[in-house]
Amino acid sequence: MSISSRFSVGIHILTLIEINKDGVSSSEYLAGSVNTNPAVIRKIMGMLKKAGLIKVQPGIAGAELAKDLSDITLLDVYKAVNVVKDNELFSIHENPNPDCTVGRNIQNTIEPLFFSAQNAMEKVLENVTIEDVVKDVIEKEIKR
Amino acid sequence: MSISSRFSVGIHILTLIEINKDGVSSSEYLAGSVNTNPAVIRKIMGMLKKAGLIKVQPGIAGAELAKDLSDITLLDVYKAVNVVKDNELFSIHENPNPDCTVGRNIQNTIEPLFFSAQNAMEKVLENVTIEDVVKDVIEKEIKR
DNA sequence: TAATATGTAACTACAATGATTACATGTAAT
DNA sequence: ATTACATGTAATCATTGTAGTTACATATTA
Repeated sequence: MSISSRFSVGIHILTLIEINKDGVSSSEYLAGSVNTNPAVIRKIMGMLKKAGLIKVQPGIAGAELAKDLSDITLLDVYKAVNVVKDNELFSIHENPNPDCTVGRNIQNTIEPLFFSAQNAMEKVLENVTIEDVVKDVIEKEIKR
Repeated sequence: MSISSRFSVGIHILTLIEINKDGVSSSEYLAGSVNTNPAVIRKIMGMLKKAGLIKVQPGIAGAELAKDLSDITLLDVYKAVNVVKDNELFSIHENPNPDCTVGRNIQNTIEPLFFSAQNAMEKVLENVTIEDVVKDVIEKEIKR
């Protein structure tokens, strides 16, 4: 199991749109940097657009950020690209035996534990913005 | 994407072995409570055994906990049943374009962020033991 | 040796991922 | 208006993981 790379690609796209803000970030251009097919990029762009993170228009080349850099968290991207359904990072087996003490209580016991673990993870994502990512990419670039 | 229910089934198994400690927890018995096939249970039992969490022997019916209740954390179970590879909860797209500023730095920027998010989640699992789960199941049972 | 349990391998159905192709739709320049 | 080009989206495919099922070898005990 692994969370889809749509998430990391989404971060890549937003970061590149910012760094290339004086140029035109078409799906083909972005695909060239991510190194995948433009249709894959367009699909993810569609999700980012739906979530209000970028502005794109049919027929017009290029995408722009729809919000301030510092106002887009990794959690926003994570939710936008739909890699994990709400509160379903962990799946719990269904239909345990109601005639057994453990069977009839285990789901209610486990569920809040899983929620809080998932929540701790998402809180970390919420505390990082695309601005942080852009700055780090630039910093790493300078140190080369 | 969702983390395999092997994890929740593993917790169920350990909890039931404890609560049924005066009885015999065979794979068939456990399967009856989880409500799945005994072979599925045996496969997971094999993983729990390999991780040193339970004792099972071929030919001998029943499983026992190999460690103290309070000494088995949910993180132990999570690692035992192999639902997420080490530091690979999030997958990062491979082969971004090295001729692009973002392409050649994004992986190194994203990786530590993903690690810390995954780590925050695992820390929560580390702070819950099977003893906590057993107690909660019993408590919920009493309140019925 | 008969009965029973664990350990495994093989096979199936199903779902998600990521890539690819194709094409409809929308925009702008000539 | 027609051409050129970009986005939006559907269909298809190979690959992988999950969960269940069957079957059987191996091990233990009565």
